[in-house]
Amino acid sequence: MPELPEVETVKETLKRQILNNRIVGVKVHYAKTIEFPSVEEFKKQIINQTFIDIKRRGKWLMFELNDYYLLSHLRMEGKYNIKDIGDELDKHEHVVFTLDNNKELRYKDVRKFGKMHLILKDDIYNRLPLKALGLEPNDKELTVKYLKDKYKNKSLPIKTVLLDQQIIVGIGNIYADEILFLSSINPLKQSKKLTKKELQLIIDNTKIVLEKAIKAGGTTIRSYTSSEGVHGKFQHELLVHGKEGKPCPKCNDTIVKIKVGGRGTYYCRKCQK
DNA sequence: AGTGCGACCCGAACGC
DNA sequence: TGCGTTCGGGTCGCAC
Repeated sequence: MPELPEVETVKETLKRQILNNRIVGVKVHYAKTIEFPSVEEFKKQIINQTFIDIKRRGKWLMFELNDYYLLSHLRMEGKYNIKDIGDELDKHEHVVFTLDNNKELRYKDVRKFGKMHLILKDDIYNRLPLKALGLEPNDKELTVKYLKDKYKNKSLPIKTVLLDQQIIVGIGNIYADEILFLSSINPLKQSKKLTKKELQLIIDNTKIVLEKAIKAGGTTIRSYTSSEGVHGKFQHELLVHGKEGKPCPKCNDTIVKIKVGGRGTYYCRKCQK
């Protein structure tokens, strides 16, 4: 699943492939991928824009163009591939950008959950979806005080709240389990009941887990690869996620799987009380 | 405001 | 073997 580390990998890969190329054509084969503006406006506005840079904010890819940012959220299975003009269209390729070098940048998404926005550069941080995002894991403002304040009215389980992109961005279901295991915190513990010590552990381990995952190129489970032929390696370093019935790496007790906020959650009952 | 849950999708995994 | 059913993943919108 593309979470922050996967998006980082895609960003770096695409930077080597499309920077300084101009968009000379665009085809939208699945209209709902384009969330804003209308498909017609989207096509009209993006034509003749050049890829100047690619950035990332949370799980959003930010393609910097001359006048706009093209925001792209891959959700679970979105990927980008470079193909030649004329290559047969894959059934799951929903948006195709034709470039001025006879190549095409194609957005492929089996689940069709991914979304794109095209927003004027001046507005980008004052508008949804970026406006609502919380702190990056490596932001200096991510402190115990910050989390204490954000969590004070939350009786939801910490596992659920770690997935809330309005507080910290980039944590998905896999990494939330890993962060809580390393912090020895029960995923069901109410967020507002966390001690300062526990909040500090969450902050430290969030940074550690995401950084390690970025270095490994993300996590490839199920069918996900960041782009054709690119596989992350972090799945080999997972300690609890997906390890139901396997021994805990710390205490050898059996890892269990439960549902928290509707999400599959793996943890060690002995280490995470 | 906080919380809970269905909807969005469809391939893979599962059950019979 | 084949076929029907369930699951999962991130986010949003809606009801309470």
